[in-house]
Amino acid sequence: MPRESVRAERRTEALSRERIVQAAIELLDAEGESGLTFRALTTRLATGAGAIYWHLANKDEILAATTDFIVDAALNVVGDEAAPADALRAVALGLFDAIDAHPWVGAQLSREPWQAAMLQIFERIGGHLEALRVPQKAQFFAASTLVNYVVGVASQEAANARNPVHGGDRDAFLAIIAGKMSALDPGKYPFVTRLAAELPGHDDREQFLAGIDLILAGLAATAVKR
Amino acid sequence: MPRESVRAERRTEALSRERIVQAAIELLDAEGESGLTFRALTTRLATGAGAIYWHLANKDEILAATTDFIVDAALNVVGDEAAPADALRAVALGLFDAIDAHPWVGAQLSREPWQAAMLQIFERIGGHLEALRVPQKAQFFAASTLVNYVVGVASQEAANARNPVHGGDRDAFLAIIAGKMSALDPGKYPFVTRLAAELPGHDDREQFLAGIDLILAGLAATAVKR
DNA sequence: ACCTGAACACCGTTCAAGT
DNA sequence: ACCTGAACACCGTTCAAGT
Repeated sequence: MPRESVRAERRTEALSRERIVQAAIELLDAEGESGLTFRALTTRLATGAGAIYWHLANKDEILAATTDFIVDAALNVVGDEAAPADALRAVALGLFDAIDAHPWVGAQLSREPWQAAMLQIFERIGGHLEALRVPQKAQFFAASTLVNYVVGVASQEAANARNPVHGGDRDAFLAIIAGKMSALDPGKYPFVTRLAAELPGHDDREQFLAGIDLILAGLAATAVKR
Repeated sequence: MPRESVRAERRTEALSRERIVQAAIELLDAEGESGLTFRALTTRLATGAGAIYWHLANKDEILAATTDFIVDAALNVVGDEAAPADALRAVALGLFDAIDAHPWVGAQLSREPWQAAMLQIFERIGGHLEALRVPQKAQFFAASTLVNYVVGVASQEAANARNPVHGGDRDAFLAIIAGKMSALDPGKYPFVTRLAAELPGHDDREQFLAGIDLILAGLAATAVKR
């Protein structure tokens, strides 16, 4: 005897891990990290909390699975046909854009160093180092430097997205930050106060890529020596 | 009429922002990120929740203040007498060691891109770039690359510390990770499976410094060109 | 001005009970 | 085997009331 209701969706398909993960992604995208609760999830899936626990162990596993899904999709649209440095840039930019679209992924990556999504990132980045003529012994260091940099940027993207001002008006957000920076004591903060002027209109994506290029330049300087 | 109790400390000093922040740091160090709750804090300070809210706006502000305190202490033991690259390494290592001792700081840094602790890190890192002959226009990119790298490493340190196995036995922890990595399909994960052998016995601090040196090498390659 | 602590509106997770 | 949903043990935050 299904009720006729406007909001409550009748469940047509059986519950499954995949359906739960999809619903979780939709919630996270729509409401942000705080939007994913068992209450919201059970409402959306028209089920009880216990049903979700039947398919996934706990909230951490839901978050890991959603992150895997987005990272996997982001990494597998990248082709491998380009020169190694370009391929590496494409991988990094693919990740950046995915986290830009799903900022909660950025926060999640920093919480799971050795889980599936991170291992996949490690592989897709590290796999290009041989072609870049990075010595075998330096490849672990090189890959982890690149990965840690990506994770750092990702976490900051996630934090910025959490800021309510940022969601509405990015220019206003940057202006506020720039204001705070230029209000600091120039005697104690000569660098930051000078930087404040450069903040408005700056491009996160371009800056991200500049960092990748800087690390690649360091690798090139090292690789040349052997 | 003070009760005579073994555990409950009678409060001798008045409550203050400083006392609350110190108590919060002790809780975070002793119990980890999940140990800081208003219940635990009010018990330790022998007060009520409202008293804490009188001195600090909310939990985020407590976390920001504790992070400021640790970062400030870490950055201000570093002298400036060395060559610019060495000074920069000293700043980075000071941060690494502080986060190693207080892993919750690592998690917190990734949540507050433009707050006091991060601005101070930005300043202490960026302030050496002029001496490193990094062109003015590249200093913003260079500083943010270094800072993002540090934040990435910091967040992974925090995540590792959260892992219960890690707390007890680091070798066992690395062995488990290495096992998971070598269990992957070498066809899909050639890089990661090969890396598994290098994981046991590897030194996080050394690896962190190698990343800093890699970025510095990139900067040197860029600076030389002008 | 500063503090108390009960009450409120949430959480994630468990589990007896249903089918 | 799979699902339900009330109950449990927590949270951060508020606020009327005290001093």
